[in-house]
Amino acid sequence: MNFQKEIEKWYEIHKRDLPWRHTRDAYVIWLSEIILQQTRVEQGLPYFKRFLEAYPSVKDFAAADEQQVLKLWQGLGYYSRGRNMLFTAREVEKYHEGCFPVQYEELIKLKGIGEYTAAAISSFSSGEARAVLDGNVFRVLSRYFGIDTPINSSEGKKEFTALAQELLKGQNAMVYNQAIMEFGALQCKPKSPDCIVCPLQESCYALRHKRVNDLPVKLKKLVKRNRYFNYFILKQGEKILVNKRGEGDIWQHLYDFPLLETLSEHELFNQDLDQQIRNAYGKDVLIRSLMATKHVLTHQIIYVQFFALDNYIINFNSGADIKWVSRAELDELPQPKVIAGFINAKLTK
DNA sequence: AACGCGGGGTA
DNA sequence: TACCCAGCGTT
Repeated sequence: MNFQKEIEKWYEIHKRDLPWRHTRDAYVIWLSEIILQQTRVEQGLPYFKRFLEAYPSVKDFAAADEQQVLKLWQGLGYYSRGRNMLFTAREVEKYHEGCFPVQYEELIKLKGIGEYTAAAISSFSSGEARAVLDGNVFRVLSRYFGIDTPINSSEGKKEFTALAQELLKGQNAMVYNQAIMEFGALQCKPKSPDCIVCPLQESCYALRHKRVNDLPVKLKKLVKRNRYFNYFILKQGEKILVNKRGEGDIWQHLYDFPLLETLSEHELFNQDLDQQIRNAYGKDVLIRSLMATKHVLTHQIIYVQFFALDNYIINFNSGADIKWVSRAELDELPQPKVIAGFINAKLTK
């Protein structure tokens, strides 16, 4: 039996029962695929269900507003996915009469849909013969065929794309694409895969050459940047001051609080910063520490401190990005995880 | 081609 | 701690 048939056979036995595997509706598949970008199935599943319930059709999605979409997306990360989905839903309403495209060449034009997602949606909804190439497929092919070209180089991308497309020939794209990804996720796992029970153990290059832990090859490590966020909680009666985050940084269009970013953790106790606070909020402002925490992202580590400011004078222009909201309104705003955590822990309902 | 973008699971 | 996850958009 060849590679593809072994994979499909394994899949029929071990596949998980996932809701998006029971439909060929391109809209529903699109929803699942965007949510699952860089996201584990177990993490994305509850979000998929909530989104499908909130927006049963692309028409419903197109009618949503950004704040509502981001609130539903809260906690899932990579928030541009949610914003791009809204944009694309509206495009589909406008230019495809609400009928979600199923062809690769149409899908690839849409915002938030790249080569992987276009291949996934087209093959799962219409059976188009486009090979999916995601982290799972890279790993399986790299190990089984012993390819050590870095998967994140342009050469590697070309090489693996060609191989994946070649392997798809003569297969049922709808089944085979699902199968090889599921095989990568459950059997050919990144760490300590169970090669002892793998149906491909005899023909797998990496296993025969003891290279399972070396493949796939990936170029360079990510350098994490340290950042220090000092948030200020300002209250006026029932109202609290919030800030809508702008372009060019993390958490675009989500809400946090007035922020002073510093270059080191203890800078807050430096005179300069103390002076900055007093300049911004008034000379006699009282600063009370409320909470300190470390928030780890893929590309940065953020040391976050929250302070209550008492006796402050509002001394800054309240631009469109800053506003006073009630506690009930606050709960409706989309927030980064660390902000939601603080509100939950330290602000009374 | 390189970089920025979240949050969580695993060993 | 280090790596990875049904990647994509921007520069």
